[in-house]
Amino acid sequence: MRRSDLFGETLRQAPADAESGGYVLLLRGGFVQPLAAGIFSYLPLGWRVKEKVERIMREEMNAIDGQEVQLPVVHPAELWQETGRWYEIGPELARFTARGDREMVLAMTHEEVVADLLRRNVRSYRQLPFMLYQIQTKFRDEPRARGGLIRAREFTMKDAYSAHATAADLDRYYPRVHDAYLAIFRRCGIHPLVVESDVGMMGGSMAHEFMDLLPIGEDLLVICDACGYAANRQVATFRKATREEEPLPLEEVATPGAATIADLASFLKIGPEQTAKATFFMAGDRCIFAVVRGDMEVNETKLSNAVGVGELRPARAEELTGTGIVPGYASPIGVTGVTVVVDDLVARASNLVAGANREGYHLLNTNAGRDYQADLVADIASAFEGAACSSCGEPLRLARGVEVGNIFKLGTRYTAALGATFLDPDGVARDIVMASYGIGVDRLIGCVAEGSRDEKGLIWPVSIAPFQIYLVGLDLEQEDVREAAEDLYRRLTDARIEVLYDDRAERAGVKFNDADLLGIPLRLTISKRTLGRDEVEIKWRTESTSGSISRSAVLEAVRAALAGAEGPDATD
RNA sequence: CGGGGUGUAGCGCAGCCUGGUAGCGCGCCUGCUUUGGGAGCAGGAGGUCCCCGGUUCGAAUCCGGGCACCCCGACCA
Repeated sequence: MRRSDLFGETLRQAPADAESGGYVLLLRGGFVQPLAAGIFSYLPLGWRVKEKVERIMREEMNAIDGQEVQLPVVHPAELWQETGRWYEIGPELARFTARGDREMVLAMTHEEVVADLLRRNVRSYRQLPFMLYQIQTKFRDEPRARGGLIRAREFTMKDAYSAHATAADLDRYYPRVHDAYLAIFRRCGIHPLVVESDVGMMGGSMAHEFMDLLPIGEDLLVICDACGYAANRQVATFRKATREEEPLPLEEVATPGAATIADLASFLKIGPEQTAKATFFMAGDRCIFAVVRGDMEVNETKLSNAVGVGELRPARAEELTGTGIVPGYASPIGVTGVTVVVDDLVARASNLVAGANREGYHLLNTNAGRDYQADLVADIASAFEGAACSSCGEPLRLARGVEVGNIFKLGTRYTAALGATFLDPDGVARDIVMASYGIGVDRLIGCVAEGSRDEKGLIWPVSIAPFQIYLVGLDLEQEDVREAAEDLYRRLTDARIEVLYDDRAERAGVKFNDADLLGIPLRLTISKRTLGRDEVEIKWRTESTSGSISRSAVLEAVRAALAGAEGPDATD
């Protein structure tokens, strides 16, 4: 490709509305361009990167016996009504009315369509197992897109779905996908951490997320460096210790103005761990009263899983009228009409300070079980920096991560809903066991851009770079130099090496800076100076110095260099 | 959805407070000079000042409403 023909221009100044470093460089380099919030066009350079990522995905999915398919983007509403997600999922699911008042959805994921394929096509256990995958557009009407490709509304996902006769068979297959995913990420130059995760709207029994550890990540991860435990904070457990003491008598004390745990603790000169914190949520029109120890935070994911509701939101003050709750001075004592959920630690703890449900007063020595009854005792507290690992007791660490992939054991949630059954060897009809696996293609590219760059620009790994070589031609107005540059371009192209040949009438600095900005791994320079020595200058994007090779040996040297860099761990 | 911010040339911005012929830098086009890390000079093209309404002799500027985009939060496979 000649640079003079390439569509898309590089920008010296980034558009003002881009914030993250990797995204700025993708914009400046002309890889992608936003059309609307979270909706992007891929320009030729970006498309080449994406195409290479997808090729790697196809190779790895085919290697674990995946069969590529292409499923529709537009689905009839009925299918989503059958599984119930039409009703469960909010405005994130884009709906529209087609001709003849037919309600349709834009696919945000494809479990429904796959389960439908299964019910139409699978009859016997002899047809199982198998795995289907596709690389295709999804639309999720996110309330707020951000971070460029990291969180888009329209995006490309490689999604895969496996079908099994038994849960045990899925258990055998699941690790193969796990390993294939790690291979994909490694070949693309990132090394995500696998963490346990919440099943969220997908349902099912078990889920893992592949998290690229980047500061711009929106997920908080809980990591134990000692034993390797790693989980999304939404589900992370930790060891909770408490001293059990003899219960002391309840006592009301005046605590004027102490409406927060911090104020209360300093007023009473006690630690926050000697208090109980009350937080209120609404699940539909049901009020949930959550109690955790004062030094901890309620984990909404854990809480909603414990209560068994899909959606929770903080309660507003007016929704608490009539319950007896006095915000700032609340405890479950004397409260009515709410579901009281108590963290397992609070249930075991003794003599905590809690609200008196009276403005300006608290109660000393409250004890769950004696002074109030929990409707539910569960782990509903968020793990925090320094908390003790539930497996080994060592301190946990928090880190930020971007979810580049996930794998879910769905079980029979979708197949049962749609009646996708098969006959087992005994002639008994059973629901097909299903799992789904996803990787966000754009997000993966966004992560590579974010994590692999310097002050001059992007640094693509050879495996997914838009071109392997950036050929800088200088002094091209000089006939012999131009001929030599054209000749080198032709030889590289004939050798099927991907070259972006900068044949523009620009100054050297412009070309060098563009080569750096675009992040192409290997740079070759030919000029009257190098031609005089019958040489070509060669420089890696990652190196600060260049070398020289004789013109006749260029092809071989480039081939060898690229082959060396193509190895699976080339970017380590 | 709550809070904050921004919409003026392809990109970055000034002008708005105090209403009166729409500007600067980069980029783009032409010419000359220059030529190994984002050149210089000269000339030039390019604008529904986000949209609708109002006030006014006159609105980029003041007022009202809307929309879009960005940031923090809520939300999120």
